Amino acid sequence: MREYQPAEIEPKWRQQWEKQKLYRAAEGGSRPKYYCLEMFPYPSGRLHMGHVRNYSLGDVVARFHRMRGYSVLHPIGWDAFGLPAENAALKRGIHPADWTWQNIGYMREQMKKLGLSYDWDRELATCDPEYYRWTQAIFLLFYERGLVYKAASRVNWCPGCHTVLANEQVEDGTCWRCHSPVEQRYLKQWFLKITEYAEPLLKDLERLQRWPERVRTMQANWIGRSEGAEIVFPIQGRSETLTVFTTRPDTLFGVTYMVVAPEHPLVDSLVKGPEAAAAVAALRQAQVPVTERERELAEKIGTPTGSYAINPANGRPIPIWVGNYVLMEYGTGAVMGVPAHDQRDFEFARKYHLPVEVVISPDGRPRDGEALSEAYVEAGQLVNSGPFDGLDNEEAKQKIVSWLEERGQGKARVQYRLRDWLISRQRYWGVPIPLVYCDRCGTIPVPREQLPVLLPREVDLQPGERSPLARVESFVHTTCPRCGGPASRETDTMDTFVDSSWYYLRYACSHDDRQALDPQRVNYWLPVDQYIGGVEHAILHLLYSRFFTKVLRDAGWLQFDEPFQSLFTQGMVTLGGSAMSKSKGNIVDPEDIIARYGADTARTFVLFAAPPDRDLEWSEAGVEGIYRFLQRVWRLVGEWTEADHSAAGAPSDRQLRRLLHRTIQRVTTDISERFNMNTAIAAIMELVNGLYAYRARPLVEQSASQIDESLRTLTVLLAPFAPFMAEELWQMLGGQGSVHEQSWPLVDPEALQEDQVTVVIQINGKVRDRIQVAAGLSREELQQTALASPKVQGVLDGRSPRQVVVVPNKIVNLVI
RNA sequence: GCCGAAGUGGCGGAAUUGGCAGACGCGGCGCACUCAAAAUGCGUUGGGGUAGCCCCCCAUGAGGGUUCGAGUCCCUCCUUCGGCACCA
Repeated sequence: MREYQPAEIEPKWRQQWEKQKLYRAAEGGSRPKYYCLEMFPYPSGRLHMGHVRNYSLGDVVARFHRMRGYSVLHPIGWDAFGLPAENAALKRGIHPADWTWQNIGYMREQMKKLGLSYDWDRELATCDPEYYRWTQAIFLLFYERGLVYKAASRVNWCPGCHTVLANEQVEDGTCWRCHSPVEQRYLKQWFLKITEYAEPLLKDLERLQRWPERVRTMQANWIGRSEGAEIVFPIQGRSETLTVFTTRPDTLFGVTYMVVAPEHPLVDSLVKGPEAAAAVAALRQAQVPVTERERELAEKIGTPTGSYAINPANGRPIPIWVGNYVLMEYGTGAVMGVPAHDQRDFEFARKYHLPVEVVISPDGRPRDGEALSEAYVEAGQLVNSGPFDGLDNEEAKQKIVSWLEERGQGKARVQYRLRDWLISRQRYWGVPIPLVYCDRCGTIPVPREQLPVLLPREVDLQPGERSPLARVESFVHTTCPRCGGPASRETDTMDTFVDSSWYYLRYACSHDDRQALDPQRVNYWLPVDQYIGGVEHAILHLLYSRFFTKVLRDAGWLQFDEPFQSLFTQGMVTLGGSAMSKSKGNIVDPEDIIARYGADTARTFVLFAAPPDRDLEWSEAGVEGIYRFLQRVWRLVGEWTEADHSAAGAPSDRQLRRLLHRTIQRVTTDISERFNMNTAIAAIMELVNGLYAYRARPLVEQSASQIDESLRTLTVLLAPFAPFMAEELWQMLGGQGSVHEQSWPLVDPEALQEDQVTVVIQINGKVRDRIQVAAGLSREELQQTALASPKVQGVLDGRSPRQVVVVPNKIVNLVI
């Protein structure tokens, strides 16, 4: 018999499938569509085990659905812009474009080796002008719809990457990519108004029932909706007012001071006298922290401005302070201080000897604020609150807000934690922002017919004061699209998360050169039925993509507003307990595994070793185990097809048939309902074990036709996991066409029927006996049989049970 | 601190609706094949008692509860991981 030689059969079938375009996705036809997508990779150089796991999972889903009769779209592409290309350029003197395209070439080859069933005709790369041209067009659409603006604000600056970062890209005060401590700078940058979609982005999470709870919670936390009120405080002796946002309007009568952020525009005019001015200057100097992390750890300090505001509720003057803990970016940059009912305010008040006034009490009786040891933040009744005394505090929130509204001193407001998305990057290898600055006409968008604004190839990538593109004269100098006069281009490029916010749409029409999206094809394939990727994108990519989809829907480009129906987040691949990484030196290269065991083993192992949502610890012994299993399948089929089995004329065996159909059932539900590829493979292993046991019988007791049928079904079940071997075995078994074009086997319910069942007999919940009985015995019959058991008789010792619980076909529990 | 997930043999993990805990694989042990080994096939493998194939006890992070019956449901606690964390 031929040996199992993956190195021979894998390249052979790969070529065959490519030639036949076996995995091309076709629109129309009678088959229902199914869009299976894995997050596209950054072309870093080579695939790592995380990729292998992600793409093997997706490939099983795609192949399974094809066999179940769906027309499947399963595309791949490259998230090809980004900083590593520039770093490689600096380090090795290779152009970012060349480096990127070389990597793509290598990784594409690796994917093909893995036997991933992509429709390669739809491949795309975000750094391709044919792609980013449309990224620019979508940017212009956002611009026209008023969703793009430039603003000066305090931004996150990564000194390692020499660029600004979006809020979402700061992790624990460090850069998400290089983990340098993020600094705060004050710069003018381009933003996308994602906050305008905060409400639908939050609300529609409810509809994403097939997303992991965890991811929905993370997004909801990130958006951070809070209901409250804006309250206007007059400033004593001046015409300006100070507006605060609060979630506790019910505590308005307990406000004893105000605090504004150090950067608040009114601070300078509020400061009274040289002493206060010096104190405020000192506070700003000492306490505007450089990094985000320092800012979080900083002690709460403040200093009075010398000015007073008027509490609109009771007309009392209250001091206005400047405090380092008030954020200019959230709410209005000013807060009201209610020390009796907010722990932070309480600590601040105690530190600076500010009065504490109780306005909410659990029993409705007034208390002495000075006697409190901590803030009272629970519910209660209002006290010392004029006309609102005695009200329940939740009710008082509404009443006080309406009261303020009537008097023009405030209004109800919803505040979000979510900030607008900063998309400017001071880097070269990204999509140029298609805007020009004209002295006469101002900021002008590049007309669509002039797109793409191409990245110049010749560029100096050395980090410097100005970004690389700003130093390319021929790029910067241009003419104004409106007046034709001299103008200069925007030299920032876009955050690469912009590129990846719409790529899943483009797959529907990857090479359409007339439009970004062909409405007919996009609305046919989308939304994505199953999206698979790492949980590290729970906020960033998935939130941005949802935002883009909603905007494009509002613009009439799409007929749906959520891009991903079902999301699956896979676990990490670890070695020695931690994620594989170059810096830790704990890498297993998929290339080595394929070379040694073949792609089928690599795929099947990563799917078998752990449930897909959990972390997977790499195990060389486990890989060997899978390799042995595949060889075991190979021998089973090989020995059968080569042996003379004309004597195997026994009738079909009911037990083997039941095993076969139970396996079909388990594999089917494990893939489609539970996503548990590990148990699907375990079920196939059990079938193989059963077939070996059957084959150990004398030949005359075997049924040739049943073995033949079983082996064919086994091969089909194995096809999504080990596509190369399955194809080879299918051919050995004399199957017609490709195994990957076969229909998924159906379960015969009749075959599943058991005629004998094991019923467990328990006494007081402990197993005392097991009996074999005919399936479907009635409760009474079961009870009689159980009582007749000699072991039961022994334990009962003449007593009769107080109670008998019977679950037909399963259990009899006697209670004594 | 707040929110969420997880904790099962020597190891990775099964147990789908509350009904035989440990499927499947790894590792270990044994047998067959072999001159021998490897490979392969078959058997065995939670702990303890007793002793060798029959029986008993214990066992799903800890403790309590609900139930005829709990890995699964409820409460308290411990540990690990993830998210959020001056958000007014």
